[in-house]
Amino acid sequence: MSTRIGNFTEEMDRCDCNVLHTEIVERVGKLMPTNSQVEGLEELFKVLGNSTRVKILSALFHSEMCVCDISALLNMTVSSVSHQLKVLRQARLVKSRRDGKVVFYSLDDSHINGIFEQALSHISEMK
Amino acid sequence: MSTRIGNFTEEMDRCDCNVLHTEIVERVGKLMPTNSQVEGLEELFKVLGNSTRVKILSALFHSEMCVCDISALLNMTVSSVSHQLKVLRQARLVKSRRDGKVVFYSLDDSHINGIFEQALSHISEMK
DNA sequence: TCAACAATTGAAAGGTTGTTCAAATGTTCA
DNA sequence: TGAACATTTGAACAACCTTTCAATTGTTGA
Repeated sequence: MSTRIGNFTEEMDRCDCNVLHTEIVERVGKLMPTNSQVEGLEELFKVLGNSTRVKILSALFHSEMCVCDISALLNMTVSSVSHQLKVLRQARLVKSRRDGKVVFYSLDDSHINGIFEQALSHISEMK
Repeated sequence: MSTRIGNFTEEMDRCDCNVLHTEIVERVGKLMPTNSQVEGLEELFKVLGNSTRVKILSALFHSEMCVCDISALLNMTVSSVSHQLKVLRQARLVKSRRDGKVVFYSLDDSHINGIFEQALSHISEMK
């Protein structure tokens, strides 16, 4: 649906070079994920791209834990862990339940385990 | 192998609360990924956590492309795309070959596709 | 009701990241 | 060899992220 100007579609107008392979660009352009999918992937991977959050998720693979447990395990302050748990909660990767004064966290997603497994395969192949 | 001080192991010493569930913390502690694994996961997900790089990888799923093609497709400057390709190359997610003046990029990893699929499953379930 | 404590929150500081701009590199072809 | 052009690179700036610190909230039990 894009208007053409010579060999260029309007989506190519900020490119500061000659388009070398117009047919490839047009074909691939039709196969690209939607903006919403790209944003979703970016957001999810941003959340996973932090060692504190990786460790928290790795811990919760094995057991529900309270904030205090997690901070003891990771040797970090409760405040810092709580900030990161908020990020994980907002990304719907973990969920919480309160029991008295204590808040327990657990995994809220079945895909993260698989994602971690494939990521670890990639990493071990790079060695 | 950690020394005990009351209910606390030396790894728990920066925690600013009472450890509520020592047995859970100790059990999960033994199951945690190594530091090297955690760093690898963090680094990989950091690289994936950027919409420009997500789009570049999504494009390369379908075809080898030169820098100029990619910048046209994404409507970004060649310089910006080149900087991001360098990040992807250093993470061994893409590889390049030169043909005359033109440098072609392609995927250098078989796991990214699977990781994207599972990530998209997570995203679509959240809606 | 009030003290104790688990957890959350907001603001600030320091570090990291992504893009832009200008300059440099590498290759071709006349 | 030198002009043209695809790509890479370095520096700089703004935006964003993570931790710390101090204050606050929510809950229990005395």
